[in-house]
Amino acid sequence: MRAPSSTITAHTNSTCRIAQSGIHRSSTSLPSPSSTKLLKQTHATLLRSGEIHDAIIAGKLISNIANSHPSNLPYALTFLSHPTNIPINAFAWNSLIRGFAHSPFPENSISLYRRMLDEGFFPNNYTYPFLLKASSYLEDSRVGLSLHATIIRRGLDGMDPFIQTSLISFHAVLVSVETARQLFDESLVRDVTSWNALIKGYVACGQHMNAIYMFQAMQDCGPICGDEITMLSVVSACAHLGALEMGRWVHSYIARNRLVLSLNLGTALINMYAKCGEIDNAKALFWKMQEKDVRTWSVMINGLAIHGHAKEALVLFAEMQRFGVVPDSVTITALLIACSHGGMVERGRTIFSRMRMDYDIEPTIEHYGCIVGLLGRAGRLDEALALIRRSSLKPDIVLWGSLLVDCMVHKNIGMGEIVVKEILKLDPSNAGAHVFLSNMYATSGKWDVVQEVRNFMKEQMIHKPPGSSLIEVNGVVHEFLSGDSSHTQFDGIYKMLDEICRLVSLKGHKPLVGGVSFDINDEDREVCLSQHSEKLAVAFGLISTNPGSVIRIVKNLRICRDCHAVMKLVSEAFGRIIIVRDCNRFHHFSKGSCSCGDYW
DNA sequence: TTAGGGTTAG
Repeated sequence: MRAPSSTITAHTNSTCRIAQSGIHRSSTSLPSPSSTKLLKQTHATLLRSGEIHDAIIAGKLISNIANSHPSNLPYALTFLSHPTNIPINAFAWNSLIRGFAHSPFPENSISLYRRMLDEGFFPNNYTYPFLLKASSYLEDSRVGLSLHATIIRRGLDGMDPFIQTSLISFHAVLVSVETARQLFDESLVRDVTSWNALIKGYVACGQHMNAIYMFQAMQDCGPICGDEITMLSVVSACAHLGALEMGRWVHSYIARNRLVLSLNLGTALINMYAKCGEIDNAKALFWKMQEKDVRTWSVMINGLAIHGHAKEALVLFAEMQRFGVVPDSVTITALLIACSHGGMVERGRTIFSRMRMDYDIEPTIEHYGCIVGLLGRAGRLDEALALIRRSSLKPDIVLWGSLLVDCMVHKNIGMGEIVVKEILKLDPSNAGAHVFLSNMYATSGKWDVVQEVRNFMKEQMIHKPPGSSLIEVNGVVHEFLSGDSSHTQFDGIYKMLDEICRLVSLKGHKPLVGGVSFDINDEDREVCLSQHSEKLAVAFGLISTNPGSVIRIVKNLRICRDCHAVMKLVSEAFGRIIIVRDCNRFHHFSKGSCSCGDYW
């Protein structure tokens, strides 16, 4: 029987199928045999038959070995130093470079490329995409930039769509998305893959709005329809922005264009609905999915966790295990987040302390972050600090920063000082640490030291990152910064803000100035507080959406106590549901209360 | 005979 392909397979009777079946070298290929034993049998057969001296057949064998499994790469490399006269051509070199690019040792792709040049072979248009991918995996922009220079020198830039897309992808992720955009604009062929590389680049560097603009531009530019990969990036951008209307539109685009709702895309959509505050939609889609992998379950558990549905998250985790799905590091993170927001301190501690034993998962800095957050939020700061000290992992700035916030919330000045020292060791110009110091000295009346800290910050140009809130109205995402007056509807927003202040004051609300930055007097503090970005966003939401509709806001920092109290009162006074996603979790404000139960 | 684009987490 004639085999449908010329992929090299071995038979136990030591007869090579290629030879036996008279298959031509140019036939199309079957999936590669992954079994090392089979590959070795084929190798032996080809040696016996002498066909190994055919460069094309030898190349196929090397390619199959190099791309079967990373553990076979040393075996594939032996062909470069084989004592018998096995011919090696550019195809074989490319196959080896490709194999290493996708392995845990991408640096070997680069050394192979150098060796290829040293041995007098010419890289071709297949070689560079593999090398650029290796340099992306290596996260070493110098390697990729040097390759880019070579590509230009050899006149290959702009000539080959594969090289061009590889360059766009490399620049977008490792150098600058602006350069990637320039390369994209200059490219002669723009297909769905090059659009995808750029859109993904915008997502990777956090420019989610630009990712969506590029997707819209892709629609406007012609007949190219987004595919599953496009949608993964676009849906992820919507999730980051909390842009529900756009996310819904993208979901319908997927259906309209009959794109398969794959496991990955379904998972991305569940995440999008959860991150946009639509946890019920996320759940509905989750249970509708025929196939679910560990990511699907993790995304759903995390969604429940950030909405404060801690018990449901733990129940779902148990369900996941009943389905035989093995949890990974991200699943455990989601569980710890659930415990943290649900105030389930002991449960969280138990999961954390047993994760190695129960699930064979080594705690990472992310897990420590969760557990420190869990303890810190519950006011158990000493335990949190002791845990960090006991850890064999080096605490990073995020971990210390999280503890510092809890020191401020729980007014533990002594520990705050310790934490600040640790932060300044890692980042001498950390804004949060300096602000803490200044506030701390101000509280104890040491104004001369306060002035020193302020001067230092001015000299060093250290600024706190501004609070920012996003709100989507009629499919357009509007961003507000604290004290922002740049919006076109500035007058209306500030009038509504005054009205909010008047109404909440009638309800007996007193501005909670504790969390406000220094450098301003008390009256200004109140003004500053009233212009926090989420308040501007809610004022804009109130004047630009229909009465009774839900207002959704995404904030980049943790919501402050004053804004939290005001949101509760606004939800009651204006009869609105207000959903705020801060950097940690969701707050659903309705009829004067919040879903977090004032624990966040 | 090989090739470019991929969703989740403190």
